Amino acid sequence: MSIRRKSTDRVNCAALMIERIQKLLAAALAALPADLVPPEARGIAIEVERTRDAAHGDFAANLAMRLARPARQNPRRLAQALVAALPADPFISRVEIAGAGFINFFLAPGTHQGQLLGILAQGATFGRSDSGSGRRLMVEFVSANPTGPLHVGHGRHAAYGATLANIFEAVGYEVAREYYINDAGRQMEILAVSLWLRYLQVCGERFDFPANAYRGDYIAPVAARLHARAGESLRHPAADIFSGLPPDEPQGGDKDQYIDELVVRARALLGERRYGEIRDLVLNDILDDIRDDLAGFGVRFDRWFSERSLAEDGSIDRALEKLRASGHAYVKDGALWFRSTDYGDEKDRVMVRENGIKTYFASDIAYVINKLERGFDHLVYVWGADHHGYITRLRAGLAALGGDTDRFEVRLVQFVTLYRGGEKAQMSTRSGEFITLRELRREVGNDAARLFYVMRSNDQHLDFDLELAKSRSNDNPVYYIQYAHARVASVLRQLKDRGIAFQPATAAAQLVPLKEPQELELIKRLAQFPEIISTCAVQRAPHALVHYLRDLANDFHTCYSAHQFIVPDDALRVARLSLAVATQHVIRNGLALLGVSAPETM
RNA sequence: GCGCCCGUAGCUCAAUCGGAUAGAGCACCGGCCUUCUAAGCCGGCGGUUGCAGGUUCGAUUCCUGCCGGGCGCGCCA
Repeated sequence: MSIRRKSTDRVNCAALMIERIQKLLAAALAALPADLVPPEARGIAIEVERTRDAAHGDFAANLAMRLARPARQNPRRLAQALVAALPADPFISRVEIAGAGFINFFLAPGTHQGQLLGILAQGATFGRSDSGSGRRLMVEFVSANPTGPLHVGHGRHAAYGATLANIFEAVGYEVAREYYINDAGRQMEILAVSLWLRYLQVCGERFDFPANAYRGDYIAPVAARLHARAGESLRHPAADIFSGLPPDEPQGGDKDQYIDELVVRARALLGERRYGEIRDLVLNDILDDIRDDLAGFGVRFDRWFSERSLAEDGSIDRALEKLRASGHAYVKDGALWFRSTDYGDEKDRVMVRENGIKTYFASDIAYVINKLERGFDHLVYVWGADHHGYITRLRAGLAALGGDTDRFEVRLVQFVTLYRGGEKAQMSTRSGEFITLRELRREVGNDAARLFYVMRSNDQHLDFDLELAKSRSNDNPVYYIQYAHARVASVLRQLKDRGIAFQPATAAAQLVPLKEPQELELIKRLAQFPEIISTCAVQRAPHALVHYLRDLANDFHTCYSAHQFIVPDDALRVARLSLAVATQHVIRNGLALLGVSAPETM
């Protein structure tokens, strides 16, 4: 749709209206005499925005105030001159000057009603746009280590990343959702040993469980299955396993050193093949659980990317070699370092440890290069706030390898604190005393969890109140929004029961009866939906969508309480029901982006 | 000590990335169901936006310095 369309065509998008007003103002500015506005002041950017207060009209411009200084004129006088020079426009019914020099534009009455037609015609696609113009974007999120089930913190990452991805898609990006599986490295070895030790306990061996091993309950069933499958074939006497090891932490030793040596011992006793089978058994078991959990949460991924594959196909070695060849890497104390200080990092970073084991940083560099090589125009990483120190070094690695750092973006998600009846519930991955995402979902339901997780800005700590999320009362925003949707469905059912035929309006004339203030407020709110989605995408801020839907539901409930939808007057009934149906479309579309259901009955 | 995030009504949070009289929900007080779902609506109460400066037509927003809270500063991930 172009701004040059005939004036009889409807304009149903605020962006177009803003563009239209900008052109009117540009024409007015050009028409002002030189003694009022000098040539050097004419290049000023013309800003038009939607007003916050209906008393200020529909759109406002601050041009006169911004012009006041360079033109050395009183802003209100400039505003008067601009308004006088403004060309007439059929969509604008009134222009006012207010405040310090704002120029306020009031849309012609029919314009609002006309916007409704667009919503009804577009239905499920209303709100979508193509501003992303098909650029390929990857959102990588959750990527929790597969060393245990997801906890409530991962849940926030999942909800935020999934919603953000949905929003990007809605504004026209081609979005890939990816989960990076840390299936290589030290934590995997520790996990494998943890399973083996649990298996040995099933066999009847007795020993102290290492301080740094994974001791969560979720390993027990895997150990039982391993025993059922392998019998005693993997059993070794505890004496053989633990003899000659350094002391563990409780004995005054180093728990990291202890577990590392235990890993070496396990590999030696079991052999690489059997050791690898044990490791993959527990890895796949946990991964299956994570996949199932996320799928149940309505969070899907296009690809589960294996870190191990980067080592196996030589990507990591290639990246390291490239860094070394270009002088960005050096050897010190037997380790290979990346000179990240050249790129603003506070210190250089190890990529290959003295013992030959590559750090996660090495694979992360290879991974970011891999992403760009796959042709993505932009990369969004969703990380926990505790990883913020990692941003600089990864960007540095990207820069050193010649990658475009403008394509690299990290969004941090702050921590979640659970409250249950005013009491904090804390979590820790190792202790076994944590609340899993699965438990949270079971307790409050997917809808409440998805919405509560993204209700707050991602860079704001989240207080997640389990009791509030569960409550079926008016202080719970989930039900408040869903209820508005269900109420429309209820009206339509009622209509059917009474045998009244209804087709949503297809011509602007049918919507003329909508004149009540509550109706007009609701229409204006509905028309804002595409802008809201666009803003959410630009600012990576899904919480704005939740607030919008809450406000929209409020407008609808207000309208519902003030006026009957099913009225005897045929023309009025069609108009009001069209409004209700449009509301239903927008709520449904909005909730779909959030991954929340839109129930027909409640 | 250095770095990142945050500080807004009694509580939990917004504020269209510099706009007009800083807004919602909860809590509290008072009204509204013989009418499409009261899981709702209407009204009231509630603020020196942590503090002090600066930038300008205009600051919750940007800059500086303090105060307070969270997180991070490893050959851990």
